[in-house]
Amino acid sequence: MANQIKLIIADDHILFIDGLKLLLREEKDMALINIANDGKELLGIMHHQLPDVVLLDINMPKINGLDAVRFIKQSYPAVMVIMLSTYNEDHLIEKAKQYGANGYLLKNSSKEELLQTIRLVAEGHSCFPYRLPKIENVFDSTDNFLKQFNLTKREFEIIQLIKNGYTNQQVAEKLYLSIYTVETHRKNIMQKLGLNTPSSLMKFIVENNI
Amino acid sequence: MANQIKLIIADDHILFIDGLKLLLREEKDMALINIANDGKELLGIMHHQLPDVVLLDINMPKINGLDAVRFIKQSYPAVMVIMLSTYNEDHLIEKAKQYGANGYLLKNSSKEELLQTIRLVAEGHSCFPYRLPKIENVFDSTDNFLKQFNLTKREFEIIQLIKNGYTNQQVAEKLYLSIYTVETHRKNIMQKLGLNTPSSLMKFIVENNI
DNA sequence: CCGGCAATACAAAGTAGTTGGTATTTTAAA
DNA sequence: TTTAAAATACCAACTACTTTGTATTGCCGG
Repeated sequence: MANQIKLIIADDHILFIDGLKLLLREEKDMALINIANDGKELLGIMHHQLPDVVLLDINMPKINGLDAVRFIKQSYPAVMVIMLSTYNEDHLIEKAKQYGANGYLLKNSSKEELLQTIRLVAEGHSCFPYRLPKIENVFDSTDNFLKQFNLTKREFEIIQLIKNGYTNQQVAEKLYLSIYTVETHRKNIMQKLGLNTPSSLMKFIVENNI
Repeated sequence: MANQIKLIIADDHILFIDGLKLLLREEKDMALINIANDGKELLGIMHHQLPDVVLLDINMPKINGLDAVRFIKQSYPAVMVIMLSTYNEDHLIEKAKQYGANGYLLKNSSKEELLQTIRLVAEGHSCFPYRLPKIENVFDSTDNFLKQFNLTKREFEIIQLIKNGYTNQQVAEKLYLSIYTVETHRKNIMQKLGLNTPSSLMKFIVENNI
């Protein structure tokens, strides 16, 4: 077929790819032309073989999905990119958009959603999970998280800064607080999360995609 | 067919399940009899429908895979359970074994490995990722990582312990080293990775799935 | 209108890790 | 076999964070 949608998948889960392969084989308007197991491999392939659409796992070894999409969009702006992710999180979706992705698909979407997203994006549309107007819902997506651990907004705010590598002193300056206040907040955070070292806090933050 | 292997899959990634569905449809000796999107759902299903083998994602909402396998093995010891996981980590594999799982399969295994594991386990065998006597091959899978940052084996070993929350003192005890030595190693690690705080190291470790 | 939570602030003693050195021994590669 | 890298060890000054306290203010819901 002349106008098949040429696809490349980049994902480090071979089983997942095996599944997608079969799934796509049934679609006559799509052709899976190559497969990469990490970001580096993907860029290598794209060096000599360009698809219409890339399905790009966010979480990959070597070069992660976000870095990859940024590079791809710089080098091959015509190639459409759909991010695949386990996480339905604003900041990831935002980053994906910012780096030029054309779509964002949760791994627990259905086959139909996947196919529709591919077709839409191949036609030049964007396709992202729908999110309410933004400003006041910064905490919406994390509401569960907050409730789960009884963290307050302020505490959560401070966690964000810690995640970005701010020291207590820097957090204090950023938020116009005394460093003592930050220490108190941090103390309460650690207690609520049942943690005991700065590193374990960071581990918790990263592992839970806070 | 009389002696088909009856399967239930529990995984919160619908896409992944969709793939597995197709993949299993081609195997005449297997029958996928039901699907669950989380551990709770799985237990609900098993209340009235027992499979021969359960494919059980470790990482699921509501009731996670490890808790689920423990419960299943208590209530239905005859049902064989294969854990599915992204992570090739000793402690997870150990826990899976401990809770009674009959197999452990990485999500980046191939279709063939999956099918073989299912068949082996259905026949009553166990099937876990093969690990050499431990000490000398811990580094095989991470060779690339080591090279990328010029980390030595010892440094990498120490990173592993740091990841598990060991303090310098504890690392020293575990490896029969002076704490000074550990500090030196750590110093070198930080330098090689271009990091400057314990937290940033932990972030790096977790984000890169070290 | 009051009781509790959130947010703020302070302080001293203690622990963990960093920094910037130096230095010896073991091991692997050329 | 010699040479470089790796692994080991030490030290002192320093920074960051924790711990265990106390305490004040403002706000919101019952």
